[in-house]
Amino acid sequence: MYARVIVDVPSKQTNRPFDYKIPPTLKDWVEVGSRVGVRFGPRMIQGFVVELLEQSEVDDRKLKSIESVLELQPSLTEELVELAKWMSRRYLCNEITALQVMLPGALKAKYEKYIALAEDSGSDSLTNDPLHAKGEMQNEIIHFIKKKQTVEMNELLTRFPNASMLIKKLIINEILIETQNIKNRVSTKKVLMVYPPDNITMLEGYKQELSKQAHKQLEVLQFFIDQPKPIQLSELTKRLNTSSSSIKSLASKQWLKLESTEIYRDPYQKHDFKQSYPLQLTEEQEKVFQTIRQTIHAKRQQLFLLHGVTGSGKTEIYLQTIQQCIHQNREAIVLVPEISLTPQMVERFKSRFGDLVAVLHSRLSAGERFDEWRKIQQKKVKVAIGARSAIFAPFTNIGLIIIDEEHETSYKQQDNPKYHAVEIAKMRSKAHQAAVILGSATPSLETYYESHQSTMQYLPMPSRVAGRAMPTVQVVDMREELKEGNRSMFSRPLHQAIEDRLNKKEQIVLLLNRRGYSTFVMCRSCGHVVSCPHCDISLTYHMNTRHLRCHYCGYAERESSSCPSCSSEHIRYFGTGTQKVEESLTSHFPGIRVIRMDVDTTSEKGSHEKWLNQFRDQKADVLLGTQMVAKGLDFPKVTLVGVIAADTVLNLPDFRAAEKTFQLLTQVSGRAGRHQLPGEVVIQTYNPDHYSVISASHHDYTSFMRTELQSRKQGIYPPYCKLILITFSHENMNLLVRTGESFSEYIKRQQLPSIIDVLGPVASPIPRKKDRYRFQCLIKYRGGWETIHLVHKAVSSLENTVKQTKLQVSVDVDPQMLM
DNA sequence: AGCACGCCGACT
DNA sequence: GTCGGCGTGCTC
Repeated sequence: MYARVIVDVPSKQTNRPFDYKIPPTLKDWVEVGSRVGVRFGPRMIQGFVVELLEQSEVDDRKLKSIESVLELQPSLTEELVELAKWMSRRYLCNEITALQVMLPGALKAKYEKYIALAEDSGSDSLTNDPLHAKGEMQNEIIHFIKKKQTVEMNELLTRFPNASMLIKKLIINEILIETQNIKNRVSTKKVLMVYPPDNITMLEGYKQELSKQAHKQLEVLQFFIDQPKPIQLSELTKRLNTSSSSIKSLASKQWLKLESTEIYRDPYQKHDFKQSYPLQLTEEQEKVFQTIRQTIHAKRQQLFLLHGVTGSGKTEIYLQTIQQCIHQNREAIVLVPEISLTPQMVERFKSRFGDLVAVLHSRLSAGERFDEWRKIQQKKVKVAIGARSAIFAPFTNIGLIIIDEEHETSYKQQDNPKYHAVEIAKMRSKAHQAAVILGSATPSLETYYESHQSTMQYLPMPSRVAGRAMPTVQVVDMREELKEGNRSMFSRPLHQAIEDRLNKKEQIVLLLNRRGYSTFVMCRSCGHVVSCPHCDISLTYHMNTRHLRCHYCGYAERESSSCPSCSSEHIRYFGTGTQKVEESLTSHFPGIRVIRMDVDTTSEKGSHEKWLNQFRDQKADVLLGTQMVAKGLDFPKVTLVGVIAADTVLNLPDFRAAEKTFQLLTQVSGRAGRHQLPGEVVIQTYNPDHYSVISASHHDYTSFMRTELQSRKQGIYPPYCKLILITFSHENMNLLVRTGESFSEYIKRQQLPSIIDVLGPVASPIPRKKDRYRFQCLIKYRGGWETIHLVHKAVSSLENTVKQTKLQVSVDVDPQMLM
């Protein structure tokens, strides 16, 4: 038997299967989806079995054997292996990259090289010439290794930085031996468990046999008489306040069993989830629920767009449809944007389905995530809830895939493979005959369009549960405010509203889409703007650290009191960041308690949760933050939502700017008045007449869509065409432009009927990042594989340039952002 | 991606 | 003459 293996070498030349023999001893273990260790050239690396063969086309003498199988159970299913192959063609990435993204990071192999002394090399091979520098070095190295038995190659090289050639030679001369192994980053966790005897009644007898002084042992036996269940050793000693020695002595008498057992690291171990039960559905919900229920029961592949306004009870629909799925003994995947994967959200699922839920998100440690993933793989759970990559949960019998906040850009992965979770969901639902629910209060234009053009079923839920009113929205023209002499960042209506809530002891959410203190620093004498030396972007001032920071590459420099260009002292900070708003709040409203949430305050593990809990417990009056406060939060006391500047998104150089603005405004407005108290929203803007702002203020999705669709049709943008964005980057601008031109020419020359337009090359919206200039081409086409294949060919034709000049080419199929 | 092989310039 | 630079090509 033979196996085709995709090896862990992400490059163009190795992006194909390699055949290996399956040794008889491994025959029963090697399956499609197995992770295996193989020799590849001189190295030992890992790979994935993608096919089993009776006969290989490669000459048998050239074939090596699989060395080892890394897991008892294949890491991937056949379905996922097929999907990876499809992804590599669709998103133009290496197949190995697609395979890797399906697994938790813990299973990414870490390769370690170890150096040891050859057994027969003894000290006689040492040079006896102490004056000879090389001999001296060699002696030192050999002594060093001798002391440690084996040394990691990296450690050796750090210890002897100039000796790499020498070490190489010693290996060739067989004085040193080099071994390489594939190591998992994380292993399964094992703990000692204490088991009562199979026959519990024996315990009473043992009690009599115990010597009178053995109080602790007696207690332990009594413990198991009371509750004859296995328990962790550490837990037992803690509960009975005893040492492990008493338990060990009981174990040595064979009265109790002590065994090492694999356990799951459970990040939610300490939480107690109260069991919750299905809520009574409203008439509107019931109708939607029944439609989806029927599909699940019919085991039919079907897409749904669940368009429910904020507060219409989408989550309850999710929970009850999942319940249907579980009844059928099928599995469900729930995707939630990373930032709304809050403890609140997790709790709703855990309290309904208890231990049947695995949660996957980036805040877990590698070990925790691995264990959650393993629960899925080993069929211990029925529901996987997580961010984007949870779409690859290795279930084998999926009945339902739910994608909440379907319009979120975070469902598109920014680096390779640049997949979109919604598209993957469609592929998987086809393979499993599963239902897909795309849920949103503000569906993306593409999805909305699709629901009217294709077999996707449109399920509207236009009213809030319990008849709660939508919040009232007031749009404030900031130009008018300025005219009337209000130079503060709070308009009079917002100022008044904040004051009002403070008096009433109600809570406020403020949204500002920009972190830091100010957006740019400019000299008023010469107009010099302080910008990043590595990227073409102005630096942002961060008050707390008194630094200017680049939000693209992380570069930071100290603040300065004079202009670096003309030395004038008239240097000023412009624009508004979250830090500045916080400062301004405290000075306008003395005694106000503010929680600021942005990347700067939530980078620490668990801090996100901490801040939200504090806000929920009303330890603060205001929650001020970037996008992350717009999503999914649900606090009963919040009655005012303020948007400091609606224009920040609107002014982005992207054809989706209006859509994103509408979505953000609608989402954040939904945070107000979700419970008994009525909500109010104040939107401050310099573009009060823009249709995205007006439609959002009227909660009028349909009219926004109509206008926006019209404008997309006119400019020919999605959904009226498909896009591929190709970005080139290099330190040398000349080379960049030349390559871009020739690429664009290559595409145009083919005159494919499916290509509508080839734009560019032009400088990217971020023209330089980390010292590399960036140019991009945008291809508008009618869909289908033809254009993707052509782009693939065109990129391949640049391969030589790429290799010789380190030019970087990135291809983004269906880009979500043109940056 | 690594790593070996192989072909040229600066040194013992 | 040889050491060591990095261009070229291969990995089942």
